[in-house]
Amino acid sequence: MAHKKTLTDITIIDVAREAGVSYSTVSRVVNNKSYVKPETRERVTQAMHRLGYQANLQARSLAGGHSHVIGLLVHNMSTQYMGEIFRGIDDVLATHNYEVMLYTTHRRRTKESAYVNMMARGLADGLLIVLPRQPEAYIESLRARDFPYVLIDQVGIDEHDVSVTATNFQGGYDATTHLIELGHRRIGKITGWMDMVSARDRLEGYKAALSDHGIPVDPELIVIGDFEKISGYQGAATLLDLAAPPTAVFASNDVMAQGALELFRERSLQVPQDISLVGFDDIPIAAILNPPLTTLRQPMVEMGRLATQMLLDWISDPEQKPASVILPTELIHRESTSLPQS
Amino acid sequence: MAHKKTLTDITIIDVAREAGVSYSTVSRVVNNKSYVKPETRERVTQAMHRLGYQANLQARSLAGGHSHVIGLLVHNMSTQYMGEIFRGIDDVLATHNYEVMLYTTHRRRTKESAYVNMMARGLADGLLIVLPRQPEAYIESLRARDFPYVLIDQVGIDEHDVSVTATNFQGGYDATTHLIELGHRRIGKITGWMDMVSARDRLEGYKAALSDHGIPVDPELIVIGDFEKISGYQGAATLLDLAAPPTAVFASNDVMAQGALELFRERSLQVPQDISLVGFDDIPIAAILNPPLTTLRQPMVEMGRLATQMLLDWISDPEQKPASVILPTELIHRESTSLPQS
DNA sequence: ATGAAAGCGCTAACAC
DNA sequence: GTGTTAGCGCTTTCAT
Repeated sequence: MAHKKTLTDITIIDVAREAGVSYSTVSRVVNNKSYVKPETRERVTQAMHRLGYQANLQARSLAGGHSHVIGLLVHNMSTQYMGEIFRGIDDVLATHNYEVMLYTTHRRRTKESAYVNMMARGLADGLLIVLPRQPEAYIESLRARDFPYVLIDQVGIDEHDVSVTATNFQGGYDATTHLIELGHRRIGKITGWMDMVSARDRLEGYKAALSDHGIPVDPELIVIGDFEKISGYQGAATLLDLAAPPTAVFASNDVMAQGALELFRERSLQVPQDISLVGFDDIPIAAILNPPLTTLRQPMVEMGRLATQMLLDWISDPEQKPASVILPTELIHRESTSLPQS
Repeated sequence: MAHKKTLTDITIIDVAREAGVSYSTVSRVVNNKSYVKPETRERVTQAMHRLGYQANLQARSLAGGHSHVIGLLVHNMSTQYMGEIFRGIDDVLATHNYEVMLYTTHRRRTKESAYVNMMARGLADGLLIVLPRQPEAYIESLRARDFPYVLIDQVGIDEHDVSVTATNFQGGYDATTHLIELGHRRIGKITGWMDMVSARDRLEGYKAALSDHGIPVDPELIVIGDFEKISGYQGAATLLDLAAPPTAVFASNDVMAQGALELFRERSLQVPQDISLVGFDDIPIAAILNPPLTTLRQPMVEMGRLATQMLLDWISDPEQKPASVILPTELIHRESTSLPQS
């Protein structure tokens, strides 16, 4: 490829020549490894600046060094949820001179494994996986090569996995309790993808809150969603069409709550007068929906930030595997919930 | 780095041994280059599958081949605007087996050049630059090495640059004309970053529409913003505090319009009864704002998709430099504009 | 403290 | 049609 080879690329060798040292010495000062006489180091540094040297990441990585890139595996980058998480990731990466290689799986599991294997072959120094769908498929191989990875918003296969999650069960419990305390008894639930622990935990929290308040769990009131808006819309329709419809709905994320809101509007139901609604996540649009959505805030930016910091620490000291973290959720009471009208 | 070197990585050499051929032959079949006897090809393919071979991208790229990654340079990934553009990018990349290396500059120009140089040194096969801020600083060097790049939503330094943009001037003209036709005469304008052509063109469109309708351009009515929400909020305040405030405001993007909307609400102004508002972009929240925002739709997904397709085409045939494209904008009339009340 | 040399996995001439 | 060979730019022993 002619367009990739140019004489203008200055390498470690040019710097060595300019500084009058061998190129292994240049490598040493670049990497701050072993000792280099301060005077020599200075000379090399000068030469680097003079020539505008920039390391070639692939060569470095090929030769066994750090690539200074981390892999980021997500389902879909174009959501506010990911936007928030990425903000946290970007924050810390920016201060550590690391870049990100982005992989979007669109929930196709085969892609998930393929990408992980590709990254782990050296392209990246570590991996950040948001909401992995099938971690079982590749976590063993990551462990086998001691490849650093941190799971975000999903636990892995066992306690050896390093993850950053939020208190989903508690959040589900709190959301439901909030509704119960307002006086609701028939509370509909729209779940997320049931293969994700976050979705399962939020549902369990819902059930536990009901039970703790002496309200029987009615399976009719639980409809399976998939975290996408349309499933919130459809789930709400299903719930409303029940012989005895709920007076409140708890959607497992804000996006589905938004879908539910659309259906309520179509059916001319006032929120919260006619029906209450609570979401989960507190993505930016939650506050601007009409009415502003009561939701369970999940500290997404912080989750991204923390996970990245943990990963970077782990990369820089492979012996110090970080411990998993669970961050608290928080009920944000806005205007989509109130006393039931009856 | 012990964790990066593992015996389980199988290389082109293992495949060669397994298939009983030299490893350049393996390289040939992997890259579909020159002729390989069908029978040999078959044998190699079998071996690859049996061993689960996966190419090492850095080695490939170091040796002069394609890295199969494109670099994506953006200010900030966590906006709906970028979410939409990325959706288009991701769409086409997914079908072409390409990955993306993501760089966020947060509008720091020095980073912009540094990143571009880094990518152009071989890490990527091509570059997608969204709203470059200082293309002059590095475009020369990209051209010098015939490195493929496509600019999104910003033209470059001259007609040699390949870019995908929208009809910003026309959009500004249409937005303003819409307001004029509704009967507005004093129309406030909140601009974007003035170092971006899109911001300048939208402003020029605004001025032209005014002139064409015999309305003098009042400098007082033009306030400089920066495409961020807070500047929309502040710009709206400035406009409202004028001795003769406008009856309508045209913000150069939806995010600033959202900021303006917040200020209007604080001042108890009804939109559109008391004041009309039009934005630009038509990001997803435009439709859910209260009231739903009249705006100029820019085909963001399509822009991302097209730019990526152009880049990939260019990469695969370096002789065929694609031509720049300008996509049409479209007025989306929602509920934030109406006749002036007077 | 620094230089020499091997090799990371691959592509691309160049042979045959 | 296929094998041989020389790097790509760097890190890392191993010498000195």
